[in-house]
Amino acid sequence: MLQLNYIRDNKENVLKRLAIKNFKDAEAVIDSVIEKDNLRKATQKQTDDTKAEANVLARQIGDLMKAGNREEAEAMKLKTAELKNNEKLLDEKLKVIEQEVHNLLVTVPNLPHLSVPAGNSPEENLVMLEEGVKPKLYDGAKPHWELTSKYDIIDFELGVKLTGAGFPVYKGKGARLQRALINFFLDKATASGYKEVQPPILVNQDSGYGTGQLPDKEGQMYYVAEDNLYLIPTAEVPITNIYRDVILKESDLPILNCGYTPCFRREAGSYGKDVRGLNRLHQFDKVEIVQIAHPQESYEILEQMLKHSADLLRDLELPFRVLKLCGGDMSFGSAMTYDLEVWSAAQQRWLEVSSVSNFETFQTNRLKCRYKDEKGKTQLAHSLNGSALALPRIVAALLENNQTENGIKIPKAVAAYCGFDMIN
RNA sequence: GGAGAAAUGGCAGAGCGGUCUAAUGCGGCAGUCUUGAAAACUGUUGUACCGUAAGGUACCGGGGGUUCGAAUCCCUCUUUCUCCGCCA
Repeated sequence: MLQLNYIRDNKENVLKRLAIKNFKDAEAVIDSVIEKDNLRKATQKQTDDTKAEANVLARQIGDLMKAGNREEAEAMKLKTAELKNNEKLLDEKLKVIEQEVHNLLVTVPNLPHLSVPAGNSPEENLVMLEEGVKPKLYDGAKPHWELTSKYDIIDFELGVKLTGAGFPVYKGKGARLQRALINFFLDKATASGYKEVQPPILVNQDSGYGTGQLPDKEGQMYYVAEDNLYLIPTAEVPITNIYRDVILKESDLPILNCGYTPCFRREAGSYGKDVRGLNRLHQFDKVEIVQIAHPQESYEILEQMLKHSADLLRDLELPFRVLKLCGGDMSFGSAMTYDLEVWSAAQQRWLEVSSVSNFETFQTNRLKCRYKDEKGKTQLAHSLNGSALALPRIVAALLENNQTENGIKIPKAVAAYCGFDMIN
């Protein structure tokens, strides 16, 4: 959620940046936000004045009662009736207007950084870097969904029996590989200075709102109606919400957290080749890195986080590329996003395995995550997060790229964690 | 799941219908003293909104109610503690 005062003071700039994101009717929406807020201010003034008047009268009545002047006090009580009624009406009116302002404000996406390319579709993303050698596979090389059943390491059909499509069962070396990757990713994050946390994987409504999954992406989360809880779509939600309603010391920044969680996404929709096998799941594992940063440092930190995730791919010896997303392809709340994609040799396509974003104050404004600056003023911090990394597509690429006629080779960095260097 | 008790500022803790603009202590910050520090003393110390300012409004777990007036009374939800039951 954008800061209202910022919109008021920087309207031109806001419109310019919203244009990068292809936000429709930007000017009309911004104008109506400001207009509504003007109404809010006027109404609040009226409400406050009415309350102030009533407070004065109440105090006078109190004094009269104490002085034993009952009759005069009773006479004065009559005068307050109308005020009270007004107060109630104004309170209700104010509440409605505040809600309206809020409802408008949450429809406005974050402002992209000025360096973000304009554009609408994935084709307009900028390729910042491409690294590694795309492997040449032998004749008869298979896509990962065939390899997994050939070596009996991931069972999609069994998952369908237990739960449904998109909930695979990892078996034997497949299960061991998951555990190894999680440990590897967590150890690397810890080595980079991130403090590991193990958060709940169900969150309440407040947390959903805090990071912006609610209200707009409600349908993408699994929901437990009985207890009004949501299964997390990413560890970003519980980890970032740790800092909801928190005022930090400036010297605490930046805060680095990492955590492994399963992630749950409903993402009803497309079927077919693009979502086969591990390409898109309802439940998957991911290690997430999150930082709460000083506004002056957040873009430097974004680069560091990108490098952290890229280094993981280097360790895994996977060919990858880095995209800087164009305005139209970025998520609602992001000011700048880098995507990391690995090359899937059998599918002959790039698979997104990480998304690293700076949200600036868009999340922290809703979270009320602030710090005190050297003057003692409270300021909104910046929040950033990134996948480091999401497992399924990494596994897909590892299986496909490293397949040989004798089995699948496991890269050295992971073999140390697996206890084996070959799946056969 | 059952019975009882409780929820107040960074922390501890008083207040139980009318200067609560919330006592007091600890902690934090600034100053005095000191070569420096400690101790002692003095001052200061929540958040948000409205207002150029003076000032005003709201917030004592959340929501609602009673009253001219609520931290204080009532209802409700949540959480915590004690006891019982169940349990990895």
